[in-house]
Amino acid sequence: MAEKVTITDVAKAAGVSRQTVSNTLNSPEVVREETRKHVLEVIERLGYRANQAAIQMRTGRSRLIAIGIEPDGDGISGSWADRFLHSLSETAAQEGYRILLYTAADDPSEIATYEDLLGAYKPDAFVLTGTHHDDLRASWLLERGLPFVAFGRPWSDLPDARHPWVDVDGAAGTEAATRHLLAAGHRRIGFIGWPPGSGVGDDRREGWARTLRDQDRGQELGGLQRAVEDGIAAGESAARDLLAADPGVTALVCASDSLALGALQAREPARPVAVIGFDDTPAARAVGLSSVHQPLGEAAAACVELLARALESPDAGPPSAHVLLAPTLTIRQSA
Amino acid sequence: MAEKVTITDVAKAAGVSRQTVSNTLNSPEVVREETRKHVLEVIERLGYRANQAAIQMRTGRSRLIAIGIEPDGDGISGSWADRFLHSLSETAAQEGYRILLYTAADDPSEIATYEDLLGAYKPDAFVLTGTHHDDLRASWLLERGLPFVAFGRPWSDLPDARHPWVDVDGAAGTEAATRHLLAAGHRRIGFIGWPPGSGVGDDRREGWARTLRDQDRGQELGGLQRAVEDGIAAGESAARDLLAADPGVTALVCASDSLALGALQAREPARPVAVIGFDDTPAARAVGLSSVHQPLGEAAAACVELLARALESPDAGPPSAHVLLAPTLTIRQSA
DNA sequence: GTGAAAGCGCTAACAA
DNA sequence: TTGTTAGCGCTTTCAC
Repeated sequence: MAEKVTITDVAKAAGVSRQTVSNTLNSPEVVREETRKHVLEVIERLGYRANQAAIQMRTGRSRLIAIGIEPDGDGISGSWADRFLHSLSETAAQEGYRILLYTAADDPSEIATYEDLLGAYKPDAFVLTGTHHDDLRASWLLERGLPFVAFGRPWSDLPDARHPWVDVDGAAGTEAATRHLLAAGHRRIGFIGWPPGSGVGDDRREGWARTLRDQDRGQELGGLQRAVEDGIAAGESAARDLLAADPGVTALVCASDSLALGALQAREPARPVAVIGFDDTPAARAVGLSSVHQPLGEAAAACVELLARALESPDAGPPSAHVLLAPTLTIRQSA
Repeated sequence: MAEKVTITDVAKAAGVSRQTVSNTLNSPEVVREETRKHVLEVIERLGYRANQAAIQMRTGRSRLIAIGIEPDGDGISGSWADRFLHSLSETAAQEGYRILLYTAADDPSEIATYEDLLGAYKPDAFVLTGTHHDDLRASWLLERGLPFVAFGRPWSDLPDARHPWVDVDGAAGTEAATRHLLAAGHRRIGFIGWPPGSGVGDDRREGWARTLRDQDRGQELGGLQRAVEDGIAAGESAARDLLAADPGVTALVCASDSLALGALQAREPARPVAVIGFDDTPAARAVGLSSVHQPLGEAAAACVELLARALESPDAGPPSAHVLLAPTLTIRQSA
């Protein structure tokens, strides 16, 4: 097993040439059924595994997918990497790929890492997370025609920013949250989100806004929302402010669980307020906070699938396929 | 950059043989200072990176460290992988290694993955997480003399279970928590943990127990503790039960944040009870739960260091070095 | 201190 | 359909 058995050993044991063994594995259709079966049997018996380094030298393909992992911010909204990585790794393995991990603090250092990786391990593709406006990484990869998929939409609409991506429909999530609250009888529903311009945040706000507009065309949304940096403390003061300014508000939709956790603390005993967060983090589960749940497992699987497809047929048209997944609403005590 | 530049290109550009380039990189002391500098300069200028696959073919070393990632349980106590992986990846990169990810549901399938990996990518070493009694993985690796480090002590005292490991001193953590509570004036301090036999859980209980014994030699600890499976609900009912059974209890130390979160909910307005959890998860931060904080970054760094040292000198004695890190106490509102 | 030759395990071309 | 040859980029002898 650990005592490396090479293709030559298999060939010898099976009484065929090395080539036939290779063909059995890589172009089965070219080998006679009988021979193929026999070779496969010997491979199994000997526990043969093709040496990836040798394959890479010959074919240039490493069957490695590289992904960067960032340090999470406050640790509350940031702990999605876990589930994503697990699923990514699992799906990749099914497709015959392995995941190579790297860290980078910002775009430039991530690009430097690409150069390193490309020179040494030559990953077949990259997975980008946390895409943002003017993403240097995407343009760098695009320029060089390197295969990659982004988890997150390309927020800049550069004409050449066409690449495969997978994302969760944030607007659909906040829309579902808002609809749920409307159905529960709430009429004035506030929104606590991030300052405009962040892509992800704007998207989440939009789902709330369009649902209210849809419900009551004349409704003035300005006073119903607050925009602050992410964080529990910020969420709390924003919620306090909003609730004080509009006594009619009975429910809040938030752009993150951090903000929602803060909103929860802003409530007064005399005035129950329903709160729904976003991300369905462990913290939300812990305190009974309703939250929009992102299908991270599916997202990761979609990333791998897109990549695998692109890698199988490198020539097949513009690789700009994308997948937009719908989040689900997890209802707990808070709403 | 992406246009592969090989050692031959460097040799040509520098006007030396490929050999000299290789030596400059791998045995600098054997190359004349002047030549070395010149070659290094050319390498820099050309952006040369040694092809890892070729190196691996020749030397058998992949500079890859493999680590398994498990799906987390309730997601509260389980989300430490994030921080650990980040640090692992970062430290590894500094030492010239990269992290290869894999998933496995249980010991046997993890072992099957080892065989796969060893056959194909040939990682230089493995990092084991979640070690437990009778760990099949450790014995399998040990048997074959494959380098690995465990994050977690070898809980079985098999005579040959000697391998490098890194762990966090759970007992020291609960001891610190208990001492903190004693210093705050608490006298009857309860403990909510897991059923005996889990290694990690026993260790955490011991820190609490020895501190109380130390404080008050005659104290009967039996009634002050409860053992349940991990989870918020279990923690809540255990705490309720314990508090009802002993009206003198004013503080609780818990073996996990999940249990502590439950204990928090078991409190009655009329009876304030201090609670301290374990793991310092995002959820703890979110609700203001004091908790024992594990230095995961350092732990990961220690793993890499141990591995790197073992890999540099494969012959240097029994590779049974270990590192036991002290956790810290993060105090918040709950205690 | 530097160069030449060999070969790691594999597969793409070609020949049989 | 199967076998033979060559060579991917690197390091490790061993001459020089």
